[in-house]
Amino acid sequence: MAAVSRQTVSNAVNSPHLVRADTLERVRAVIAQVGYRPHRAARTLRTRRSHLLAVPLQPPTDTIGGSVLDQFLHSLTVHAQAQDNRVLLFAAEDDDREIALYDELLDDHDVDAFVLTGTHRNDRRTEWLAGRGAVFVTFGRPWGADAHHGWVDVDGAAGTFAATMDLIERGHRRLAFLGWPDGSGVGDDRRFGFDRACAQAGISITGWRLSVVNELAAGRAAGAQLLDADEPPTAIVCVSDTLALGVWTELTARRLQPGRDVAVVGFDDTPTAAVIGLSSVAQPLNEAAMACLRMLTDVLSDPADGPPDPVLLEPRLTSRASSG
Amino acid sequence: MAAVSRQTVSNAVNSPHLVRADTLERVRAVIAQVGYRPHRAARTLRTRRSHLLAVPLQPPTDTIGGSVLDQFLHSLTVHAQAQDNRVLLFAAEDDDREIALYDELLDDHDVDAFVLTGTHRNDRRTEWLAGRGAVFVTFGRPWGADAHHGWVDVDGAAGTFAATMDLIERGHRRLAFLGWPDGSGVGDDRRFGFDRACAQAGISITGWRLSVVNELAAGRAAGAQLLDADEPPTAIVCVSDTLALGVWTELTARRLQPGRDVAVVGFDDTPTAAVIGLSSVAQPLNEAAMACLRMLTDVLSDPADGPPDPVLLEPRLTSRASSG
DNA sequence: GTGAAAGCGCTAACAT
DNA sequence: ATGTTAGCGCTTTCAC
Repeated sequence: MAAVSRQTVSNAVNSPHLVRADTLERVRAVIAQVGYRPHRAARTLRTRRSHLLAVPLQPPTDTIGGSVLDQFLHSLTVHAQAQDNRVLLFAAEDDDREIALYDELLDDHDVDAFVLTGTHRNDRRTEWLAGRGAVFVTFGRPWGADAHHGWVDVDGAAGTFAATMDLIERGHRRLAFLGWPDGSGVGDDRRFGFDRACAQAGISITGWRLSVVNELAAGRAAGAQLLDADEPPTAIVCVSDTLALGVWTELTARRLQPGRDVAVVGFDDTPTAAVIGLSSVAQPLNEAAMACLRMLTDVLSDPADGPPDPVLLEPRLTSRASSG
Repeated sequence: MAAVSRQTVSNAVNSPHLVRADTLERVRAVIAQVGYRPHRAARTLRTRRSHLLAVPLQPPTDTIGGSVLDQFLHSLTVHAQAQDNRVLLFAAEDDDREIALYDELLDDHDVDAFVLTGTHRNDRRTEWLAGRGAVFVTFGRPWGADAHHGWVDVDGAAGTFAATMDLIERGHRRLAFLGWPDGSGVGDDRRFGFDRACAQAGISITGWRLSVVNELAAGRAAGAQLLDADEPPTAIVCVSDTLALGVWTELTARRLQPGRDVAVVGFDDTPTAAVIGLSSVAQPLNEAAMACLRMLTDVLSDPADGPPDPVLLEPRLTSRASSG
């Protein structure tokens, strides 16, 4: 026994500076010896802090890009754990139901903060959370509206810029971009990087910018269309691995070899890309998760400050056989 | 106000049968009106039940099969939520560290139960949990040892049996199986279904059973080896979508069309398979998640009973272009 | 069937 | 710097 009051133990754990050094040491020794660990529910009840981070799980999509959030979530879990926080999952079918869950999570579980993914235009979720005064970060920019909250995102334009520049340096001059229809935020951003690289290199891109939905078949059809043009492109930058895989499929069907005959680059660096040798732009998901956590820690420790500065991370081009 | 004691409210919520009907109705009306919801930490502190399910997150792999656990986790979250339970994530680098976390989760968070995935031979985790008397289920059989716990799994052999039979019915007689090296449990099980189907149809498989690691390049090389045989197979059943994709790659490189020239079937029905038109065996992940939850509910409500009966679910063959 | 008392394990506030 | 008191919100137990 350390022969001290319960309170001194609490102080030793939570506010070591209040305890004299030798007492602290003695208490810590006993804590280690008996393996004492404070009970979370009791602590939460008293402090209104649960050390829980709530994360909404997106419904799994049937595209190959699903693994992106998977990696982010894993990283978030690992690093939250290292700070004595845990990740609590929830799932909602639409924004309204998700908001109802926020309310419940906040009231019942005393959840400390939220990490949202998949932000979109006119996202009512962020509005609601901000209005309620909840602590949260989004992985993804607040497209459209001004940010009244902290966010972390990956600079998609920088990614496609790097990919396009790489192709130009490899000698390509007839470049195409295969993107998503206008208005998707992420898609517009990525196209912008391509445009900027071409402009900088003085390359015209008339007629070589196609927009299709994010499905392999659509990518394949678009690839066919590009290849059938009078002066077909020698390199195709794609907004996603799914579309790149579509182009890939069309190339191999025509007995053309990706990389040797026509260069293809995707985006997201999914396992599929790695597996088939498709060059792709990789998001730094570990860094993104850590930036989210750092931001939350800052806000939680100093709630008075305004929204924290956003963090925009640079993606990294992974060159594989399909770059030529 | 309902003008009743705090206790009556508690009873109305937790033990409605103790409260007279009209009182119950009155209390419920007020609860709905003021939006009262009990505070979880307080309840947990009193009852030692957190309504939390802890799930270890596997590190993301670089194979296309990662989405399988993703879907399972989503389903688990959705259905747990419907029963007023939540999913708490954690991550560990190895079994020993994972066990240390169990201990912490049990003591500090009063976690009600665990759902483990990725069971393997001599899994110390299940031993430890059983020894500690914790409630848990595994998604995955207890390979090797006898089961002293509830488990849910998918009948891999039935999946490859169905896939093989389907090919036989389509007229194939020269069938090959591309599997993993012996001893992996899951892999052995899936190979067994192929063997059984061939035996049942009186088909010899000498020389057409290859085992390689789960990588695209390995699958491709194995595919090449099979195609170069004196009498090459007309159909190849693969233990995974990754290996099937390897075979696919080799086929298209040889200007052979999967399905028309040689049939290929994978396992796990990953998004990649759907996207490229690869036939594959799909695990019923929704059912698996629900079975896990049902099992846990049973054990939690009646801890006295022995381990519950295991559940073995039938997978479903999804035929696409690659079946011919 | 309903109410009152006690206490789960912890920490904020205050007293020493 | 340490100890004491009170109370977070709930439910188990017991009295009525």
